[in-house]
Order: sequence, then C-alpha cells, then structure tokens
Amino acid sequence: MDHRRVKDRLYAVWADTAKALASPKRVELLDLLAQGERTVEALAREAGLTVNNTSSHLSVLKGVRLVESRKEAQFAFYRVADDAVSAFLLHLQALTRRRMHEVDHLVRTYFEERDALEPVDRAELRRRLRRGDVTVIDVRPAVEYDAVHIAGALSMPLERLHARMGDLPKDRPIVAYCRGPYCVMAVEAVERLRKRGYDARRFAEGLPDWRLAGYPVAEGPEATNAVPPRRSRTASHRRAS
Amino acid sequence: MDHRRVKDRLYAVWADTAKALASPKRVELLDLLAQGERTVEALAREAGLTVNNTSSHLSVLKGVRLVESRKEAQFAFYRVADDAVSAFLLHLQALTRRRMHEVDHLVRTYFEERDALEPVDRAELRRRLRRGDVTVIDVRPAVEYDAVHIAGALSMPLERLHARMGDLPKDRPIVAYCRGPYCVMAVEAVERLRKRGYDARRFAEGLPDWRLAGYPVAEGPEATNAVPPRRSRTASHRRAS
DNA sequence: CTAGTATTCCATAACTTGCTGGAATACTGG
DNA sequence: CCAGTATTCCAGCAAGTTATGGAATACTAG
Repeated sequence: MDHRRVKDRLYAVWADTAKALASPKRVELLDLLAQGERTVEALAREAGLTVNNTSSHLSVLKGVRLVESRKEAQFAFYRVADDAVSAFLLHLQALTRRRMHEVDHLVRTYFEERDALEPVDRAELRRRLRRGDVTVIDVRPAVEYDAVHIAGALSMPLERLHARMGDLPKDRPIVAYCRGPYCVMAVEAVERLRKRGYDARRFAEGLPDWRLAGYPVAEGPEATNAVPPRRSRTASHRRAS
Repeated sequence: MDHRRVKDRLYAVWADTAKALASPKRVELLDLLAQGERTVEALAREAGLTVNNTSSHLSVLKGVRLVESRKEAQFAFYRVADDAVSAFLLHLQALTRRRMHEVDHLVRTYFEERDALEPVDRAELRRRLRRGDVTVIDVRPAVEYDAVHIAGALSMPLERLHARMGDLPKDRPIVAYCRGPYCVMAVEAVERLRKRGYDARRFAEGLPDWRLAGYPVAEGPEATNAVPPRRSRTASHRRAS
C-alpha cells in the first residue's frame, strides 16, 4: 500500500471541506442556515445574491456534506447537515477573533462600541433566567424564533421592536440576543431600548452557542399571551443529532 | 453605521482563514507543524514540495496567523500559532470523517485495515498507563518525540523499529501511537510488531489529541536506559498557551 | 394542458491561485 | 571579505474559481 497516495487523498479531502468555506458568501449562507432551514430564495435575499448564484454555492456546500436539502412542493429547503457543522463555524469564528481585532478598522470600531453594551455571558444569563429576574428577548426574524429559541425568551424581531416595546416591563433588566457574537441585531436592539430608558444589555453569544452548550431551548411560535413569564418554560435539552 | 459593510468584512475575514486551509499542501504543513516546530527545508522535504513553494505556503498561513515563525541564525523555524489552531485542525478532520468513508475507495480500504488493529482509545490508554501494565511506544521521528510525547512513552521511530524491537518485552501489550488518527506510522508499526509475535495495538488518535485533552505529556529526549518504566514519569499537564 | 414559479444546469468572461525558476537578501564559517 | 546555504521575493504561465445570464427541469394552480 502506497502511504503517500493515501496521505495525499486525506489532505485533499480535508482541504475540500475548507475550500467550501473559503468564500465569504458561503460562510454567510452557512451562518444563516445555522439559525434554521431556509429556501434558496430566502437565502438569496438575505445574503444579497442572485438565486442562480446562491443555488450554486449551496451545491458546493452540499457536495462536501456541510448542508442537506429536502424538496417540498416546488421549494428546496436547505439546512446544516449536523450540529458539528454549526459548532465548526463557531470554532472558525473564535479562531479568527484575534486577527479580526488587529486587521480591520471598520470591524474594530464596531467591536469597541459593542463592548460598551455590557454583554451578559452564557452562565450568567442562565442563572438569571432560572431566577426569573430578567426578560430575555429574541430579536431575530420570527421564522428563526419559531425554529428554535432560548426557552423562556420572547420573540421581538428588530423590525417590530418599536411596536412591541410597550409590552416590556421597565422595572427589570432586558437581555437581547440574536444569531451569534458577531450578529448586529442585538446590538441595534439594545441601543434602541436604552434610548427609551430600558435597562438593556446584550447576550455575548447567540442562539447556536446556547443550544450547542446544551442549555434549554424551545421550538414553535410564541405563546399568545405575550407577558414575560415568571419562570422559564419547559427545557428541552438536546444533544447532537 | 452600515451593518452590511461590517457583515461583509466579518465574513471575508472568516473566509480568509478558511482559504488558508483550502489547499491540501497547506493542510499537510499545518498537520506537520502540529507535531512541533520545523524549518522550511524540513517541511519541504516531508511534504514533498520545493522550498520556494513551501515558503510561499507558509507565508499564506502566517498571513492569517495560523502559524508563527522565529529566525535563528540562517534558519526560519515555523510553529503553530496557538493550541486553538491544532484543535481546529482536529475538528476539520472529524467533520470530514463521514464523507471520507463514503467518497474515497483508496482511503476506505485503508480504514478498514486500520480498524482490524483494535485501536485503544484515549481513556483506556491512560488507565493502562497509570496501572503500568502496558508499553507505549512513540513511532514518530525522534525530533517530534523530543518536542512533546506522551509521558512514559518510549521513542521508537519507525525507521529504527526493527533494530530496537529486541528491547521490548514480549509479555505485555504494546500500544503504538503517532501523529493522529489518520497517520500511517502507528499502523505500519503495529503490523510489523504483530508479525514478530508481539501483542501490539494502536492508539486511536495521536499526540495532539492526547495533549489537547490535557493528558500528561513530557518533553525532551528519552532517558538513556531504554527499559520500559514500571510507572509513567512526571506528568506535565498544560493548558493552552 | 398551459402559464407561472422555484430551482438547477451550462457556457462564458473576469479574476485568483499554485507552481516554477531565477534573482535578491541575510546569515555562517572560514 | 568570500563562498556557501537558507530563505524570501518576483514574473509568468497553467489551472481553477466566481458571477452572470440564458436554457432546461420540475412542480403548482388553474
């Protein structure tokens, strides 16, 4: 058996996986898919791509088994193939953190503003959620909330924040979260809430981090009475699929 | 602040990291560096590249901070920038495992042979090493042993295995390890040992996995008396640098 | 069956990357 | 200071990748 040939194949296959992530738009698509499954057209719209192009990026991701698809009527729904894929994306982001700070002025200033919003870490958020002395809001689009959300969180998509802000109690702190540590939505939400006098902070990470840590999540739409619950609801711990 | 611009920058930076791993040869170089620092020329030789080419691949890896270098006399020594990088490489390999099986005939048959060698997992190896009822041999080149090795292991590079085989006791099991789960050296060693009647098995992973799990490692050359120690030697647990 | 829609497939053009060989740089050992 | 060695830099070519727009496919609704 020729060891050199085996080695070359191994490295080639690993590099193929990396190659699939070597395009900004594909990373963006995966990042979106980490929030829940979506159609090609939805992905195209959110990532600012043509449908053609999106389709071809998706087929690259599918080729290396990072995503899977199912067909329903005329729609193709894509999703990440495995929790390991979402976890891998988080590793990639963590690995790049240091360089991000050094390299990019635009991003650096954004980070600095972000840090002024007193991020709450995972353990603290969980503690406070258990004690019930915090209102947690999910500012991602409603479809993403419906797919999975932090158990006990209210759905308050950024675009409807203004309208629903009145529902929020002013006498206890609010924590907003969105897609991940680099997602801009929670930052935006916290800024707006603070302007209105709320005691708002942002969750330092996002839904995928929370879920992959095995912390309680729930599925489905928000209960009709939109009053902040005293205690967190049913916790469905799930471990990788 | 323009969120779309920030997003594009973020995804671009992440993709750049992935891009650095999108070449088989660069993955191979990183994989080698995960075993310890090396000069450009040594890397070129082991990966089967010209020095020119190696240098340019290394500068790509350095550009995204996956590796660092230091200059000593006329030699440039490269090393992995951080334990997180080695860990990331392991994730990449794990992520690709399923596809590896499906896709590649050459590799698949190799895997099948490998599994016949009754791999020992990390926890079991540690248990037996503690009890002292196993001889662990490191079959990587001596330089890699000197850089870091499993505490209590003997250095028995593949090319010198034949000569030193007599030193090994026949009355207890031998476990061979090398660079990682996909490294060919331990397989080779176990095959040869079995032919000579030794009770040999291979460690399912490799040195980086062991070290990153926080299990005891040691540095420096082997003690002069090459007799298998009854108990494992000093254990230096280290956590990321 | 027809019109319409969602998606994928394909050919093309602009661009990027990897490899090669030659030249430049920087250090060592006399 | 000189010859030799290790490494990096650079120009040029071959190969591969991305985005685009048009065509093909497959399904739904009527």
